Amino acid sequence: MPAQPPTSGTTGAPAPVAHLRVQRVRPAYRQVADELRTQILAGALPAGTRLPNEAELGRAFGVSRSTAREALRVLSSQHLVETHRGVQGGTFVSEPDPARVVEDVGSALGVLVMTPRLHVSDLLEARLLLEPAAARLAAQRADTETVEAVRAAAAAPRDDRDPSGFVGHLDFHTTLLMATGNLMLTLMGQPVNDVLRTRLRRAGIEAREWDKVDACHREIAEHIAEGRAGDAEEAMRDHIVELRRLYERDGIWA
Amino acid sequence: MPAQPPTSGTTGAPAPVAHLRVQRVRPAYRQVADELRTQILAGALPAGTRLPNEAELGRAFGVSRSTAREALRVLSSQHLVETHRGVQGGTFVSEPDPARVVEDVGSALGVLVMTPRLHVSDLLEARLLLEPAAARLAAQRADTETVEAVRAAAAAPRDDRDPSGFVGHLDFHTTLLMATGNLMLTLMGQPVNDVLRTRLRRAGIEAREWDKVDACHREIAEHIAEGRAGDAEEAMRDHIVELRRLYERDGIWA
DNA sequence: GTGGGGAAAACGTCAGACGTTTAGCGTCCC
DNA sequence: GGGACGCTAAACGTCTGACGTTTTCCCCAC
Repeated sequence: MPAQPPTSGTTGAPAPVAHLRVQRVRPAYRQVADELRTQILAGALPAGTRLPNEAELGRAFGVSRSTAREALRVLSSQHLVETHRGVQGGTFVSEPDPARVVEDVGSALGVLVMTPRLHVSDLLEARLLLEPAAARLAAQRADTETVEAVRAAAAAPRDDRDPSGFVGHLDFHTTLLMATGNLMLTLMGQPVNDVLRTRLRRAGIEAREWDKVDACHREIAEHIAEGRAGDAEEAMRDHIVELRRLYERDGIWA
Repeated sequence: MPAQPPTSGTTGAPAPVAHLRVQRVRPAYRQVADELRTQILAGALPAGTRLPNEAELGRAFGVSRSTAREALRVLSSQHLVETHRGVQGGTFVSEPDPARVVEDVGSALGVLVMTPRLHVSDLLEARLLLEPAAARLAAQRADTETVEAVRAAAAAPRDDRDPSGFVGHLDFHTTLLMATGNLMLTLMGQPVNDVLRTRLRRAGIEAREWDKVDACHREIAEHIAEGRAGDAEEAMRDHIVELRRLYERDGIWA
């Protein structure tokens, strides 16, 4: 624990000093990154904007190209910019991408789940809160196209092999979250599902149980298709509770 | 497109080739970052581990120090590692930090809110879904210490000035989310609140309205203190609906 | 004992060079 | 005249080596 401030040989009270967050001096690459991020978030650099090349960018900030590059690495790892090579390449401000956000949140959650602070049961509780409500909303708002997507997701064959095809399939729960028309719900729910799925990898669940799951999905899909919001919500709640039982029995969560 | 397999002297159709997502070649700094991330997430490098210094790390991966550094910048901007200077400095695997995650999610949301895909009304709907349930859970689980924290947050003077003090105060809604004992709920709800707060910056809301808000907070706090889960939930729902009205009237959301 | 002054280990930054990728354009051969 | 081939230039990607800066630790003088 080297971060301890020197409480050395003081005689009397060690002087409270409150919060001596000295802020040191932020490294140059961080300052450059922060400045650029601020400009991007403020809208001064709209999506698609091409930044100056690395050498010029460095000159503009009074730093070397390497430093400018490190700043760009930071921004690009946060998906604020992306770089392309070749003539006509360069660094461009990214279009905001919900899928990317879901990914990031999911991986951040993945880290937290390893700690005692965030238990898998917390995720299940959150899911139990979120998805029934999502089912209700989906039932209330379903347009025909969305209904069809949900039905398709519920009917999709359970092929865990062949992970490449099935671009549009995703998962029933994902599809349902999206069917609410509220992106925020997807953003909150999807990472939870992702984490749970990776945790459940190869738990010994038998085909008979999967059939039951599929049946639930189809039932919920029908409720939604018919606009029976209350039934959809309740069915989803039961489904999640059932899933939770499965997780708690077979889930290998350390 | 040099990755094209030599479809050379084929006479007929140009060969569909399906999905030739050649993935190009990921840059070295990305490969290094991905490899390290994988090891960290797999638990092979537990929090607190000190990585080799940049030069050695580069040697270990067969890349130069600059490349290794760029990889570390990526990881550190994702809060997977942090670097310190000086002897005994170096790069260390970070302890997972929920507050950091909340920050990240919040800023990611901030970006998305600028798009038409994610509207502020979506945030409000999500909040209306989340916080009443949180109030219910808090009422069900409240231990005396938590109750006290919630009460304190509700009673806290509304000092928008003096942003430095009040380290423990935060916000009533934040405190309540934490009072559920389910970190996941905080993780989902807090970024929403953050985004809403920044959007509402300096909306012309009068003192009388703030008094009303505070009254609601105190009422909810009391419901929770007394363990009246249903009342807490309902009061919170009313409160959020009321807040939504305020936002919709005064909120300056583009 | 205590305080101060190196010394050493790491990161931070710089400068310059060369490789690699990519798009665009011109040329050459049907 | 048209299309394939190959060259070229702009940017990023990577390497090398050097020097500055920060921070800790330890020894030595007082």
